Amino acid sequence: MMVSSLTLPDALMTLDSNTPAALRPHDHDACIDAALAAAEQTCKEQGLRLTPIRRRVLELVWQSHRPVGAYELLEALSADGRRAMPPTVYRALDFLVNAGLVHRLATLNAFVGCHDPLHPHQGQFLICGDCRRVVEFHSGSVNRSLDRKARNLGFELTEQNVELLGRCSDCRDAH
Amino acid sequence: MMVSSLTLPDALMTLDSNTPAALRPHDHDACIDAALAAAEQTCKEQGLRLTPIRRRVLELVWQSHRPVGAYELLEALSADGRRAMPPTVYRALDFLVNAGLVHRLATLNAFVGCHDPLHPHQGQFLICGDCRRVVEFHSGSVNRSLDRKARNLGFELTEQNVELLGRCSDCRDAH
DNA sequence: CGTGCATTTGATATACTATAACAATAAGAG
DNA sequence: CTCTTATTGTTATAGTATATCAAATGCACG
Repeated sequence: MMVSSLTLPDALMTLDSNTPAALRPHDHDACIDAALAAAEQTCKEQGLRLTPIRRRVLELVWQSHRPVGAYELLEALSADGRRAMPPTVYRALDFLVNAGLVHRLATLNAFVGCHDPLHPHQGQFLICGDCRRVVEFHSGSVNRSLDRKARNLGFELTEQNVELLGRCSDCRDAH
Repeated sequence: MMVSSLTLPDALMTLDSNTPAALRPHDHDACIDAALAAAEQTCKEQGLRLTPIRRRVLELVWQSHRPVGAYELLEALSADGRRAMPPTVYRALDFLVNAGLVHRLATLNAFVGCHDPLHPHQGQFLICGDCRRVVEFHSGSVNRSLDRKARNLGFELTEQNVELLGRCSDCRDAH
């Protein structure tokens, strides 16, 4: 499936370079391919098994840069021909989340593909309340501030979940 | 209900001053009273109605510094004698959250009392994975880092949800 | 190439979290 | 007091997630 904006390269020229990849017109098939290739690699390296179901769920999660719910994935799996039940998709998601290939957005009860599965990290996300697209980011200064604050309050950190809701530039421009 | 640690003031001497109030032995009745008083005040100031159900739910949320689930609150309300149904407690919680008196922790599907309802703010929380106690904090440097990052990525922020999972000093000391 | 063990998947049932919709009641304005 | 609005009661259902046990598959080892 070719993204139509690719036929309009002029549109790209008006975007400033800070616009996150997920919000730019792009060849999304390449996104999916890259994500699957990275998944194959990390799984091979860590001795994890990217079975057909898991691979398919990952592919489905990557169909867009929007978070997708477990039951949406379930429907998509059923459309494939498998008559999948909830535990099937939740197990695949558990695997993918633990393998660092997918993130769960707690505020939305939904899942997005991880941008950078090759480097372990924790979740920081911007979510557009209008178009629902999600941008994952990693801020050293946010991490340092959070670590310092936690240490001051006597906490050892094990996980972080930072979800910011707002409006992306596209949606703001569109009023 | 008197907190037994109050009879052991020596214990207080060993705690460093950075220990959050929620983790220190303290007269928790005073906590509840203060929370309810602050709630009365904000509601009066903003023309909101702190009805008996809402007040009772707030009181129940404040029974501890641990997050409490909606259905736990429901049971507690039923124990009071009212035979409450889910919408009752969810409506009360919606009201309290919107009034800034209670925060919802998305990662736990649970609710905690807000420390500082008199000053509007957004949620930043440390959650101890062992004892489940929650410490709310509010870091200017975290906020600045998040704002800057969001702006760089073209986002206008409307809400933030920062939940850090870890282990508090008490639980670490207890191995 | 079996055999045995561990991992994964299938299938059923159920738990947990949250809201829609409409009726009944209570509170506040005039 | 009466009108209007906000709140609560009630029933039903939607949406999210897991427990449990059985069947199938993958894989290491002899």
